[in-house]
Order: sequence, then C-alpha cells, then structure tokens
Amino acid sequence: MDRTYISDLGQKIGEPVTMCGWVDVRRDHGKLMFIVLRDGTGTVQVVINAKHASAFEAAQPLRSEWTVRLTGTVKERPENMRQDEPNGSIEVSVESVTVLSQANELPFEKDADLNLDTYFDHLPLTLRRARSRDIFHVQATILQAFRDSLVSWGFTEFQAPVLVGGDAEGGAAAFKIDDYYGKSAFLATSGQLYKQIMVGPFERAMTVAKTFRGEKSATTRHLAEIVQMEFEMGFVNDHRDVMSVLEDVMRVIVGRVTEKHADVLKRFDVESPLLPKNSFPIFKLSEAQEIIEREFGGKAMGELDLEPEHERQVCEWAKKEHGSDFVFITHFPTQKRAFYTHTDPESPTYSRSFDLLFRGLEINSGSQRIHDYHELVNTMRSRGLDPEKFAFYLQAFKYGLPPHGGCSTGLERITARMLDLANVKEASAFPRDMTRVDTRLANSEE
RNA sequence: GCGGGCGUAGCUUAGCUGGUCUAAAGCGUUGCCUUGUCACGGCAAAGAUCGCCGGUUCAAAUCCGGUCGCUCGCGCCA
Repeated sequence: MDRTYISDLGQKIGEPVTMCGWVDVRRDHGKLMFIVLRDGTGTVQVVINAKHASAFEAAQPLRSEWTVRLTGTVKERPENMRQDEPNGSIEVSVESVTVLSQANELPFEKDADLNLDTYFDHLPLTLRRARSRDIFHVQATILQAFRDSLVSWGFTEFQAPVLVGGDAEGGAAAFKIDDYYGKSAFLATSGQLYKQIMVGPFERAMTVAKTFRGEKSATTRHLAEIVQMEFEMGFVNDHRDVMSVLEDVMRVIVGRVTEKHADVLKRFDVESPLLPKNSFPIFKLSEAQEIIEREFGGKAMGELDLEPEHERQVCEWAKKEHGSDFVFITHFPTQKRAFYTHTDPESPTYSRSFDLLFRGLEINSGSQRIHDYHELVNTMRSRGLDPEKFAFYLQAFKYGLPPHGGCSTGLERITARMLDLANVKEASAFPRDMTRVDTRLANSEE
C-alpha cells in the first residue's frame, strides 16, 4: 500500500496522498468537517468538504479513535489559519474515507485530566494520550542513549535471566515462584550476579534487565516490576572509574533527550537537567549529612543512609551551589551495602560504593566489587550467607575475575525525574504494584 | 506495617458549620442547527440518591462507627 506518514506530509504539498491513522478530534461544522488524524508519527488536520459527497457521507459517523484510511491532497493552509505546531501550516483535503475499525464511545475525553487510578484502569486507551506518548517516547530515547553511550565505551550487551535460583542479594524482597516444575525459584531482584559473571567473557558488560521487587511498599517511588539499566566493567582502580563512565552515560542521556524532545520538556513544563561544567558533585555520605544539618537543620549525621527528605535536600543544595541536577554520594557504611561491595581500605567500615541522586531521588546505585574469591567467601560467611548457595556465581571468581565495578540505573525513576512525574508508576507503561497487575488484583484471603 | 487525605452523573470536580439537595457545573454522550474550525460554536435532552453497611437525628451527600477502594507521607527498598 502506498501510504504517507503524517510526519512526511510537509514534503508532499500539492500531491495526492493516502494516510492511515486514528481520529483524534472531530469538529463538525455541518457542511464542512475537520478531523485531526493521528498516526505513529504525528497529527495533521484534514478537511472533509460536502462537495466530495461520498467522502463526506462516509465521514459522518466517525468518532474519536476510529481507525481510517483517508485519501486526499496536501494543501497549504490559508495564511490566516496557520497554527504554530507541527503540520500547522498544512492540511489535507480529503476525497475518500475508508473506515478500518470503529471504536466504542470513550469512557472519558481522551486527553482530559484523569485520576491515576482511572488512567491505569484504561491503559490500552490511555496510553494513546499525548502525555503518555510523550513519556514513553522520552523513555525510549533514554534507553537508546544508555545503550549507545555504553557501546561507544566498549560494552557488550547481554541478556540477564529473570528466573533465578535464590534470593541472590538479600536485602531486596524477592517474589517466590512456588511451582517451578514442582520446585521453587525466584524472580530476579537485579542482574547483579550475572553481570559480574559476564565481566569474564566481555570485560565490559551491560544489560537492560527486568527485575522484581516484592517490598510491601506504597510510595510514589516504588514499582514491583522495574527495568534496570546495568553495567559492569573490569580492571577498575576503584568505584570512581565506574562513576566517571556513569556520568558520561548520564550526559549522553540528557543531551539526547534535550535535543530530541525539547517539545516534550516544554509541554511538561520542565527544564533540561542542569549539568555542571566540570564533573558531577561528589560527597561522601558523612559530608552530605553535614551539609544537610548545616543548611537545612534536622538530624542526619550518623545515619546509615539518606532519608528521602535528605536526598531532596542534598539535591536542592547541589543545584544551587554547583549548578547540577545530579549528585554522587559515596562511602556508604559497608554494613548497609550488599555482600559483594568492596570496602574502602583506608577506612573499612565504609565501602567503595555510591548512589547517584537526580533531582531529589536515587536513580542509580553502584560500587567497586570484591573480586578475590577468598575474601568474597569470607564476607558471605561473616554475613550469615551460605557460600554453597552461591556456588554457581562463585565459579566466576574461582577462575579469575579482575578488580571490577558497576552500577544499576532505574529506568522508570530516571524517566520520572526527567519529566517531573509525581509518581514513578506513570513512567511504567504497565505498572505493577501491590494491588495491580494490569487490573486490580482480587482480594484473596490467606 | 504505621499515619494523613479522599470516595458525589461516563470523566473531572463543587456542595459537606445537617433541612428549599426531589444534588450543581464543566467535559463527554444523544438529537437538531452550523462551509474554516483547531479544547469550534449554538439550542435541546438523557445521565448520579451522593462507595458500601450500620448509627445519631423530626431531618444526612453533609455528623459518628465499621468496611471496601484509591491516594499521599513514613518504614522497607532501587
């Protein structure tokens, strides 16, 4: 079929075209009808005049979200009727209308304000909203930029498994699969152990991993199913080597989103993220806590981690003082970090670990890892973990793994902060939480 | 798990110091009109008994208790 995409219409002025798409808006003037047609590439106004009798007749029943094939001629709009928007100075005069499918009456006006709950109940429809399309176009760009930048750094992408044999990391709560061929297994809480293993074959390995977090958490930050953009690199001196690659990745992501989606940022009324001229500000946890107490009052010193409110405060301060929407916090207490985290030899109660905060929220967590087999086994034992249960993973170390480190970025979280979404769930096309997997979960008494 | 808020037409809300609320508005829907709109416009109509259960009261959408659901914050976590 010879079909023209809506985004290409500007090059076809005066030419006959066939377009396919959805009825976005219908404005009926009696003997003249305007329809905003939407396809995967954009929107355009089409005009259906009564003098094209058969097209005019066929257009009468059209309503929002009906899909159609329209044939007509691309025209420049009269001078005084141009709009300042894509395709705002052209329109298509339609001569033939074919209905491909009808749509039920919509439960609400497509782009009207909705409560989150109503929005989630109707995702197959509400994902078509301009706002949702914007969010997920930006998210696709973030993901692509992550991949592109790491490929340029020599990373190789691999597929981390979702089904895993144990609650690998401890810490995060794993979902248990009770009937895995009559035995049990878990859904991965991270690709961590696998990307460390993949340092063996690739030295620099990355993965975009579906992971699952079973915390009984009802906040605007939590999702039960998330996408983690992870990488792991061999032959590092310490965690700072990881941080510098991560910073570069973030700069590429911000640059790409800003360049490609300036219109979206404008519609969401957000600024492009602030990037400092030099490197991202870096504070040890203890330094950050001092800043919090000094600048905002309150109690932070001695805590093992930053509270959500403290994360917001550090970010506010870093933006003001360093012109950066990103802040690294390093040297978390070793006891607060996963077993594979490398301690800081200079002060072993602290670790060579870091979090990256972006606009008040932790979006990434990483560290240098322990690479020595014996040290790793001893650390596991000291934490009450049974090395036997990690025998599969430990093979990587038995057969020689270099000093290495890596990190993991939450795709939904970075998307949400990029567009200032009130709730991360809006940054997941199909969010899963304690009460919803597509539809609301039935109440099952246990 | 703890604490706060909310639950009124298809959607989004107003009303909630109890009584002309036999519940209001905008959007959407339906009908009629409309050849230049762009959240088109005009006229008309249909549409909720106020989440559910119970209580207080002469009288409850409005007060109280319970329950279900949603939402926000904390905890936990990325």
